Parts: sequence; C-alpha cells; structure tokens
Amino acid sequence: MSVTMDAIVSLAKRRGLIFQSSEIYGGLASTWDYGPLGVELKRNVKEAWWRAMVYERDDIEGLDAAILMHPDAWIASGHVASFSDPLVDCKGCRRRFREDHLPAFTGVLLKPADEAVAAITLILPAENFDDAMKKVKQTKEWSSQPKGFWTAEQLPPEMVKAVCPECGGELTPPRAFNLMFQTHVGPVQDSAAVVYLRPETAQGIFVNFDNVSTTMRRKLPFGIAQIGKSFRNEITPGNFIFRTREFEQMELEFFCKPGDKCREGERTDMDWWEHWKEQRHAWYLRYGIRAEKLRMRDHASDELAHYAKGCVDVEYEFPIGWSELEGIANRTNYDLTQHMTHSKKDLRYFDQELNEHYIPYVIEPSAGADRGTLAFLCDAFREEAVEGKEPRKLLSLHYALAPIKCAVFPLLKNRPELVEKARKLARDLKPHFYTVYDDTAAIGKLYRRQDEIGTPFCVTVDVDTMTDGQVTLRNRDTMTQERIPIEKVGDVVGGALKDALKF
RNA sequence: GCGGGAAUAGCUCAGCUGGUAGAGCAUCAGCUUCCCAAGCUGAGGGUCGCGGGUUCGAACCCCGUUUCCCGCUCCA
Repeated sequence: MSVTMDAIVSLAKRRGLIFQSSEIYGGLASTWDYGPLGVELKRNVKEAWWRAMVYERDDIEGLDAAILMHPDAWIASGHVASFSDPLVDCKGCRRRFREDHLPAFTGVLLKPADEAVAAITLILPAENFDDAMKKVKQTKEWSSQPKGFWTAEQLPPEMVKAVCPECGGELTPPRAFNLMFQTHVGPVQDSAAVVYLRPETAQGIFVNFDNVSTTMRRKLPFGIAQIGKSFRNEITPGNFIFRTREFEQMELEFFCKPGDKCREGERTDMDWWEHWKEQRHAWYLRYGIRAEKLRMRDHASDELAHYAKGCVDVEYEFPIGWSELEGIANRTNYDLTQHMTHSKKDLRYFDQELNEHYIPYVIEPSAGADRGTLAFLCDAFREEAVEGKEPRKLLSLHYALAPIKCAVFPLLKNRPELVEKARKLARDLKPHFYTVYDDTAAIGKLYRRQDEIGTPFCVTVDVDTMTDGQVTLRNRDTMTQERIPIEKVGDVVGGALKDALKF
C-alpha cells in the first residue's frame, strides 16, 4: 500500500519527469536531469515558494546572487574551515569517524619480532582501557610478538597511530574531505585563482544585506529571498534526488531586531523564529502535503551550531523514512558579524528609534527545492483499485504544482470536425495556462494518461459539441464530468486554478 | 571512501547445468469506438551497463570498471 521510492523513480522516468544525468554515458553519480514534466513540477514548486515569500508579503525582497563568490566569503562564513572533515575508517569493523572526534587515548605498542617490519602501534581509549586491552590480547599480533607498553605521550609522535574506539582495529590515515567544489577563475590554474562553487545560497544574501537594505529603503524587520543552485561534494549522496551533489535551495534570510533591543510587546528574534516555523509548516500543508506526513523536529542543544539559538527541521515521511525538507534556524548575528570582520565593512543597522547601531539577528528558513519537489511527488502519488482492471494511477498534485493544467481531446479522432474543434480549443487555452492536445488513444486511456501526470482538468469535444456548443469537463480527483459551453472553458478552468491559490 | 545487493526493450520482468533473446504493459500506424487503461491488424525498438579474459561458442563463468539500491557518515 505504501509508496516505494522505486515506484516513484520508475514513474519519473516513464512519464518524463526525471532522468539520470548523462545516462547514455553510463550516468554520473548523484546527478539527475529534470525532463519536460519534471521541469514544470519543480518550477511550480519554486514559483509557489517565491509567491508565498516575495509576492504575498510586504517585508521580503528577492535576490539572485552569483554562484561564484570571492573566496574570502567562504573563509568568513566558516565553510573553508568546517567543510573540510578529516575522516578515518576502521579497517576492522568498517566504522567511520571524524579524526577530531576520537576520544583521548592511552597507548599500547606491539613491537614486531622482525625489526625490518614497522612497529605496530595501537592506541586505546583511556576510558574503557581494560575492555579494549582484552580485545587486543586476543589478536594474532599480540600472541605472536614481543610486547611493549606505553602511553601515547611516551611514544614518538610518528609511531602513534589511533585505533578504532569501538573494536581496537587499525584506522586508515586521516583523509580530508573538502565538501566544497573548487574551480579556477581565469585560464591559469594556480592556487591564487581558486574559487568555490557555493555550498549554500545564504552567503550571497549576507554579502548583499547592505545593498538591498539601502537601495530598497528597508527598515527592520525584513527578509531577502533567493532560489538557486548549490554544490556539495557529499561523501554519500543517494536516495534519488533527495541528496545530490548539485542541488537547488530556496533560502530566506529574515533580518530582525535582537531580543534585547526590543521594546515591550515588540517581536523579538525568537518571536520571528516561531513565526517562520508556523509559516513554513503551513506552506507545505497549503500545497497539499498531508499533515500526518509532516512533522517539526527540534534540534537538541548538542546538535546546534555554536552560534545558533535554535533550529527546527521540517521533516516529511518519505518512502525512505522521515527526512529533512527544510531547516529553520535562528542564526543570531553570527553571519553578518563574520562578514563585517573579514570584509572590514560596516554592516551594522542604524536604528533611528533607538538612535544606535547594532547588528541584526537573522532567522533562516532554508528549504531544498529538489527535496520539496520529491515530497510533493511522493505525497501526490495514488493507486486506486478498479474492479477487474488495472489500478488507476494518479498524481493528486495541488493545481498550482501540476505540470500540465488542462488537456483537450476529441472523443473520436476519425471525425475531422471534432479534431479541428478540439485543436482550436487547446490553442485558445494555451496563452492562459499550460494546455496540451492529445488524440492518439481511446478516451479512457487519454484520461488515465493525464491522471498519471497529475493534470487536473480534461476537456472532451464530442459530436453534440457541434450542435449544442458544449464540452465535457472532467476532474482528475473526482472523475466527475460536467457539460459547459466551450467558450466558458477558459474561465471555468482558469477560475478553479486561481481559487486553488486562496488560503 | 568501505561493506553488501543489483544492472536484459521506454517500464516491470523471464531466460534451466554456457548453444546465439522473450513476455506483459507502453509507443507508433491503420481500422473501429458517443466518455474512463475496449477490440482487430500491423510496425518499430535490445551489440543483455561498459571493457577485458576463459571457451568451438558467453546475457549466463572469471577480472576490472561505471551506475543504482541498502548500511556507515554528512546535510537543504
């Protein structure tokens, strides 16, 4: 009964939504191409976000910053330092650790009998040394070779080798995984020309904070919204378009007064954080995600970045389990402070009421456009049992998200007058909403085809249309039909699409 | 990156202990059809992920490689 990711991947391929990238060359890991219907769906998701953020509010401006930024921006943001994780693997139990997270050690050295062989050094965790030592004593090396016994501090550094805190196994040398993609500006690939493909869109917003607030004459609180590609050299991508190395973000940075600057009754940074939690949760529901498939998960205090005052994840129950769609964080004044320090530019806000300068706090709802698209796709996928026949597959997408809004058919394709009338109707509707024409199958199959790609409305021209001027309008979800005048189709379908945007 | 599984037509899959590739659905054309994957006739489509090897002969056995899936880890 539950939807599998395989069923979604199969549908996405079969109906032209999402293809594996570079497929004819064998594919490239973790990259996916949005096909003719997929690009519509994803555009509609982004459009819905932009509409809710920029058009329906009066306190947010849009932005489209460059993907390539000055390399110092990533030093200021902390990505150059924190996005490079030294990782070690245990050759015994295959567990993986961050080297800087390994616990404090006491050392044990196993000296080889043959001096030509390099010494084997085992470093065991101090806190459960006895247990670890028992495991070591069971190894071949221990029983076959003379022993020495030292603490880590007593050993020459080049002989100290960390071991797995879980099983005492040998660890690989630390390898740095730089999660930022590098490239070079200009034709000469020297180190001075290194730039990064942005790992998040947010920094493009922070570095434009002053530009936007000045040119748009903004006072706090206000936000800057941006949609765009980001790149992370993920160690383990996967789960279809859920985690990819190239992905698209929809990020808002909402600048507001720090709580301690607020007057009685004025909204504090934490009030705005609560506001955005509610807003973002409501947005997913508004565009059709079922409430029971959505939850808000607060980060534990040890999960928070050191500068964050709070962070909550919006999670969706994918076929792969509960996974993050969006993170909503109170980042305090960390980012602007960092950019002030590194750029030496004053990014403080002058508060006329208080007659003082301060650095705004920022609330960051940061959503994945691909993840959102996948969630809407999974959530809309239905299979309805039909007695004695194939189940009816449909995407019950919100009208605003559906790739195609309307399909027009002639009931009989061997009647030229029906074909002509239907084609003309489709042409007339196209300027108003995305409409397609199809006559390559029997009517039942035409309906099912559109159901499977989530088209909300189908219009059929039949023999009676030629005399009474009426056509059949059929609804995707209810399969109900009504007869309406052919000249009213634009208004009726257009009206239904508009009504669906109300909330 | 490591371990495990997988890859055959657009999709879902079959293909025996090696003998030269099939089904259903989908697609296209014609006929038919007055509203929910109807019927009839016909057609197109696969160097079996890729590259080597073993063999008289490989979709099948061996090696390498790529991609996908499941874990470890990380995040939007």
